[in-house]
Amino acid sequence: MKMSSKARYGLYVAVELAKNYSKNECLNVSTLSQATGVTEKYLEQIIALMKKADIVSATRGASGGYKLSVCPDELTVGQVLRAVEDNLEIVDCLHSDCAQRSKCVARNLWNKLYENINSYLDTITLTQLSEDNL
Amino acid sequence: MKMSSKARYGLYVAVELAKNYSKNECLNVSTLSQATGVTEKYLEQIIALMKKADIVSATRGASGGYKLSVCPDELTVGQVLRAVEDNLEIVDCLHSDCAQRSKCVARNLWNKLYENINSYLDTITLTQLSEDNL
DNA sequence: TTTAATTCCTACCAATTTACTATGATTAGT
DNA sequence: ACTAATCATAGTAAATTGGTAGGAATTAAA
Repeated sequence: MKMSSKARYGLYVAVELAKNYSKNECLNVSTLSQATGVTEKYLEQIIALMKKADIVSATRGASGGYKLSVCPDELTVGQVLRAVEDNLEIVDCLHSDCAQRSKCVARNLWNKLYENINSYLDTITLTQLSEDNL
Repeated sequence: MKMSSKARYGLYVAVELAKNYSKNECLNVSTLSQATGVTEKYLEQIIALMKKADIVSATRGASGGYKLSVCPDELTVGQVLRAVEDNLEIVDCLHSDCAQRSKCVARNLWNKLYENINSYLDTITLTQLSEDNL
C-alpha cells in the first residue's frame, strides 16, 4: 500500500504551479523539472494525467507551458492524487464485479477506508500544502 | 496505492480464526485454505507474518494448527493489516532518512494520512468485521 | 516564412515487486 | 515408527513501476 512516484511527483508539480498561480503565466516542463528534480520526459506523462483530469491546462508552442486550471485555494490534494494515482482505488474488487462480492466480509471495509482516505485528502488544499499549513 | 493480496487474504484468515475463537481449538492450513480459497503454501507464508506480530499462535505437529492469540473483540483490522502489509507505510521516505526531508512539502501530509488510515482501521475489531457491523 | 521552443503521443525497456509454487526439515500426537 | 502438521527458505513467471526515447504537432518569435 504505497503511493507511487507519480503521486509524489504529481504533488510536487502541483505545488510549483500553485506557487506560480497568482502570476497568471505558464511554467514549462524544463522549469518544473529543475524545481522538482524529476526528468522532463517523466513529468510530461504525469502532467498529462493532470490535464486529463482538468486540473491543469497547457499552452502549446514556443513560450508555452502549464498552469493550474483551478485556484489553489479550491484545489485539493485528493483531486491531484486521484488524477495521477489511478483514482486512489484501494482494492480492485470494488469497481470490478468481483465474483465473491455478495459474501465478501471485507468489501464494506475497503469501501469505508476508501471514503475515509478521500475525505481526509479533500480537506487539504494546495495552498495549505504549499504553506505547510496542515 | 493498492492493498496486496496478502492483506486481503490475511484478513480472510483472521476472520476465520475469529469465528473459531470461542471453541478454543486450532484450525490447520488445510481448513483455512478451503475456507478462503487461497493455496495452503501461500497461506502459510501469510500466517507466518501474523505469528511474527504475535496475533496468532501455532501448535506444531499432528492435530496442530493456528488460533488467534488475541480475543477478536480486542484485535483490530489495523493490527492484522500492519502485520501482513509491511506496516502499511504509505511512502518509504517517512522512516528512511530521505535527503530532502527538511524541505519536502509532502512529508507532513504523508504522516498525517498515515495516522488517519491507521486510526480508522484501529477502530474496527475482528468481531465487528466478521459480523459486518461497520 | 523560417526557426526554435514547446507540448503531445506512443512505444519501449530494465528493474523490482507480486503472487505464488516447490522442497524439505522439524515437531508432535497416536 | 508413522503420520499429520508447522516452519524455513529458495525459486519463478507475470505484472507493475519507473522511467527512457523518438518524433509529430503546434505556436511564438525572429
